[in-house]
Amino acid sequence: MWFSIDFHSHTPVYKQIKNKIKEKILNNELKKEMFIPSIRVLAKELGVNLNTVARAYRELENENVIKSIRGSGYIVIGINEKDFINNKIEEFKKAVVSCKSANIKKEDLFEIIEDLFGGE
Amino acid sequence: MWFSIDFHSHTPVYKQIKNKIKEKILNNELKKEMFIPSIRVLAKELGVNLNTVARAYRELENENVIKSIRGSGYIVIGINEKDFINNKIEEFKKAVVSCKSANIKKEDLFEIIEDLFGGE
Amino acid sequence: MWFSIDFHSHTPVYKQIKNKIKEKILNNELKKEMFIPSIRVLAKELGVNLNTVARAYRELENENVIKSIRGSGYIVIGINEKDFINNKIEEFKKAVVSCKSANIKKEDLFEIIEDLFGGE
Amino acid sequence: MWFSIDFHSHTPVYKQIKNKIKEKILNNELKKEMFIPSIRVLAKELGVNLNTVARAYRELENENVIKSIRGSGYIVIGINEKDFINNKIEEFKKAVVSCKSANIKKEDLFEIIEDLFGGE
DNA sequence: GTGGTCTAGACCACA
DNA sequence: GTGGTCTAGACCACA
Repeated sequence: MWFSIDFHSHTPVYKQIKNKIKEKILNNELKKEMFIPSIRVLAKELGVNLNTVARAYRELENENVIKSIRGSGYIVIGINEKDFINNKIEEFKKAVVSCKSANIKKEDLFEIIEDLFGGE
Repeated sequence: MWFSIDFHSHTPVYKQIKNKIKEKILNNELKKEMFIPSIRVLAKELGVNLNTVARAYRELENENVIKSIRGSGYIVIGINEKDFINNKIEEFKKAVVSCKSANIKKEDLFEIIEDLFGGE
Repeated sequence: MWFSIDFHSHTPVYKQIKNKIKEKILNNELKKEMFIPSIRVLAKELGVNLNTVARAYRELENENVIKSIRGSGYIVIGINEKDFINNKIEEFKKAVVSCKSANIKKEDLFEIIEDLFGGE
Repeated sequence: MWFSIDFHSHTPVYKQIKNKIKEKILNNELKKEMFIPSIRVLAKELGVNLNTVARAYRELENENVIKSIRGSGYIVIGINEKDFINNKIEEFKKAVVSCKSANIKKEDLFEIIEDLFGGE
């Protein structure tokens, strides 16, 4: 399975799909010019409706991240790394602020990061 | 203003309300036995519907965080600090993992935390 | 304490009050011509608002169960035993039907009744 | 009609709905994995607002009795039979005590039960 | 004024 | 069509 959807998350499924694909591009799992899975294939794999994947792809196309090739599928164009990373950073900041207002100490957060980045 | 709602967030308004109140209890802004704003008052202050606040309060009551006093309002009971903090930690972990898969370096995350906890 | 109120019941408080008084009349705890507690006294005793007791008494007066004596209080007139008992029976039937649809056996119900009427 | 609501009861409609569904599960009218009527369908059938059914279903989900399947509906998980039956028994006891304090004889209660369980 | 429940109706995400 | 959330507004019981 390529990646999975958190159906209990408040983040809409189509946004989760967009996000995962952007991550894969950033990580070079998906390189420029590569084909991504067809709408039907991905929908089946994720257990999700066609329209949901279609919407994700449509928006990714509008953002110039992927491009549809008539009759063949979608290929990767590339992403605006800065924007994408800035979004992640913003989300991260929210999480930090939220922890701070719950009186969690920064040392604890440091430790968690070390753990998750572990072995590096 | 007691706190504010992010109407663009995917997190439902009633959940944001539940969260903010739990934070205030954790931070001792709201102490045991204290009255919290009435449903109507908070709804007006937040620019939110009465039912939305009512739902938040009802769920907080089911979780034994607050208690309704007939005809008077709601008073604070207390929160399960561990559960609440664990939830925050889980959210934080997700944000970290998400940053990691976007190739953000842990040093950058450390810096952000230092900034946000700044002056301490 | 004369009797008590179940504040978590869905039955309105004023109806609980009416009921309890009728029961006491039926059981001869309250006999004809006797004074019942004043509105203020009962309200205080039950931890309930004046208006609530007042409403109960007002309705009991309309049903000719009690009668207000100017400046003195309320005295018992009597109750229509049949109506009152029929109401109880109806409630009991509902409880039985409800148990039946939960697959509880009649023998269990018999046993519970024996227990509650115990020592007789 | 699947079941009906007593609009004159003091028991809130959403609680009546929760109860009826639990009963149906207990009686195997609703078996595990089966779909229950959609919120909209049940609301229409009962002549009740959508939100009322939604609340009942939401609470049943929190109690792990049913589970929502994205875009498809709700399926039955199961109920804690003991808790449910104990609740019924408690209600029954209240009804018995209430009859007792109205001087109704236990023999009368026995007869009523026999009648209602009749033909068995 | 305070909580509790309900309605009618709307809009979103998803199938 | 299905669930999820929210609004505006109403009425009840209670203080």
